Amino acid sequence: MSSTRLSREKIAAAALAIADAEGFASVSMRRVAQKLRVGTMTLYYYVKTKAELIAAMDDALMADLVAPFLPKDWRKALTVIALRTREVFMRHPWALASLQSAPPGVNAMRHMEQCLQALSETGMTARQKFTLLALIDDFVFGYALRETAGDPDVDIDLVRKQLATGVFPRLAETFGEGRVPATPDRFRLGLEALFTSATKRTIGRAARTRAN
Amino acid sequence: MSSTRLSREKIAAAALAIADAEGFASVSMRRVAQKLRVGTMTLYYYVKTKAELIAAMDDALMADLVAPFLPKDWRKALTVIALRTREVFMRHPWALASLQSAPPGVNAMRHMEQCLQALSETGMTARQKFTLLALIDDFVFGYALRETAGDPDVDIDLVRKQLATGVFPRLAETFGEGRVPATPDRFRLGLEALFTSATKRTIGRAARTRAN
DNA sequence: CTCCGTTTCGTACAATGTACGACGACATTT
DNA sequence: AAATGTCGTCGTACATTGTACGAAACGGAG
Repeated sequence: MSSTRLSREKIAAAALAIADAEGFASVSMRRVAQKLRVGTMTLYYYVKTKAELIAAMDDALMADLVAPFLPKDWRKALTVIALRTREVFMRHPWALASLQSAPPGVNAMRHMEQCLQALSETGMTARQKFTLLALIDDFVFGYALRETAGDPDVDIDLVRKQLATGVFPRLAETFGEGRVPATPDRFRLGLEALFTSATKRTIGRAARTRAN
Repeated sequence: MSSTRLSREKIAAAALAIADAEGFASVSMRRVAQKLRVGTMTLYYYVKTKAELIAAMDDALMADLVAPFLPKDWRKALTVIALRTREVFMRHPWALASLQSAPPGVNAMRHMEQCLQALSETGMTARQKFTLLALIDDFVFGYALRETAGDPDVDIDLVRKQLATGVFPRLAETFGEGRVPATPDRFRLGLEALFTSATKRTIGRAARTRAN
């Protein structure tokens, strides 16, 4: 695995392996260097700072966002990509947080390119395409973020205590009695909502153009 | 500011003040303790771990999500809340990342309660309400996350280099020539899309119910 | 051999979270 | 009054982290 020379990519891969195997928190410079059988400070020849390493990890992950094949229907195509995206980021929740300090890399660009490709046959404006894609990524990332948030350790006692105070009548009504109102696959619903609204905008514009 | 006894809330407030004034990175136990004129380890009497402090900060922030007054129209009401949410999280981007390790607190519950209140006059099922609210928060949080991501320091040279390789024809087409395809207020568009799709679902169900 | 760029890495340091246990203040019991 | 206990405070110590600095090893060109 570490035969030829070092490189930023190989370092990122090693770090990624550690994150998967031992958790993101155990990704330290020393640990990565150890895994690569290299002095700690050697890493700093390829990477200016740890933040840069993490950015590289993020971008490495994003390689998995691009799908090998795309359905012709743009809705189906974007759905495929969105499902992949969700999958990737729910398996690596730390990548969401890291995004904030990681500028877009090559694989993020590949992702965008593929999304644009999926929309190439539609009659959308460049701006319309970017709007739709931004909306979808907003939704997908947000979904992954919230879905991987504090769920493991909700303070059930705290919640019960608060519900008992009567300050949350509507919450208590639907939570206290019966089942948790979990929604089956709101993910698809969200995507569909964005699709149809974008479609409406597109044909709206087309009609206006035709009218001139 | 620190007259009476200490409390988890007062500690969270102090930490929040530091985060606002000096950046989230400078929120250390020692720094917070110093601001409160207290020994560092004193904090640990009120807070089991730093993660818990951050969770408290997150929840303190969420107090600002609840609006003082709500329009009667549920669409307008949810829009008001969503705008507040966006505002809060774009002013405190670290809170998004912290969400992942912060279980929902009292103010998160207040937020949910208010959202449910906004939907109380609609004919929606409990499940429909929760679906819509989850979708909206997904979108809003995702929007804030991506909007506060790596933008400050895009490696413009890296991007140009890559675009020049010709591997990104569609990206190059819309980015290289002319203006950056920034979309004006996709935020509203996203909200509207989710609103109308939820409306359609609601009246769909109502019709089906009536038919029986 | 000398020289110089590239690549490797050992040492050292400052900062962090927090485990541990001591210390005082105050209330309650004897 | 004395003893006991709970509550709150905090100093010290330690392991772990990112990384600045500069020294070595290496390899090709002259």
